[in-house]
Amino acid sequence: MARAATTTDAFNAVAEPRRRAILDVLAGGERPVNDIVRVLGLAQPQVSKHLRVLREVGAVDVRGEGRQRLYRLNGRALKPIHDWVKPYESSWSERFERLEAVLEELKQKEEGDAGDE
Amino acid sequence: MARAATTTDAFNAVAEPRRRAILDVLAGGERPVNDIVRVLGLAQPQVSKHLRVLREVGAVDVRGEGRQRLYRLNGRALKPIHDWVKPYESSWSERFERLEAVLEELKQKEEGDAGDE
DNA sequence: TTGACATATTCCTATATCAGAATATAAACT
DNA sequence: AGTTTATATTCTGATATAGGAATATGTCAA
Repeated sequence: MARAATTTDAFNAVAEPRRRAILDVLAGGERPVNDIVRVLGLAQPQVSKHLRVLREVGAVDVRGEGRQRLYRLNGRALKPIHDWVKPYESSWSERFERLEAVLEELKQKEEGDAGDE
Repeated sequence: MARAATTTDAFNAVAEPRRRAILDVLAGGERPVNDIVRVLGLAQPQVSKHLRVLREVGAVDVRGEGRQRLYRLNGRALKPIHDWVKPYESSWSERFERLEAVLEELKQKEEGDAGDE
């Protein structure tokens, strides 16, 4: 089996840094494809392809306006990522790291106490 | 060019759902490989392979204890993911969605006002 | 040393990219 | 109709999986 398709879910879609960059641009508001091309300095076909992936996972919406296609962020598609990673936030907080240090200390003391082992 | 290696960064490493599951198990505390195998019902070699990827991106640490290898979560490696996705949180909050609705309304009224266009 | 247990690595194969180039589609303008 | 502008799709090639099976490595125990 190969790696899951990038269109499988938001996790796979945003694993590609350029797609994250595109979303970051769209966070500033609705934009036509060529704006993204200019801002990020990428080739137009690649941007279109990345946008397709983002559209397939629901992270962006499109609407036609004349000959332009206006892309708009749909942040809700990123919620599963946020929901998954949020609980880990505590693990790099200073308070948590102090707690870990204390637990480590306790454990070592305990091992020292127990005569056998 | 192919897709970036899973070991490129945390985003790629965590795109695979079983690797997320492994991290979720380790969030409960240090565990030997076979515990993970049992809890998740995966084949042992695959778990070892996933653990290697997680180790390469710094999401887990290992230490040997007898014939076991004890894996431990290193949440700090997930911080870039959290940092990236956090700003999008507002975009699916109720308050934000109400705001968007209001802006949409204003825009339509504006278009209605301008006689030419 | 032999055996049992725990974990890691290698080999294989099907598949899904990703960039780049070329081309296709579509709308607006003349 | 023909041209320009904007965007999407197709084709190609190199590469990186991910799982399964088989095997290797490492450690303790008798």
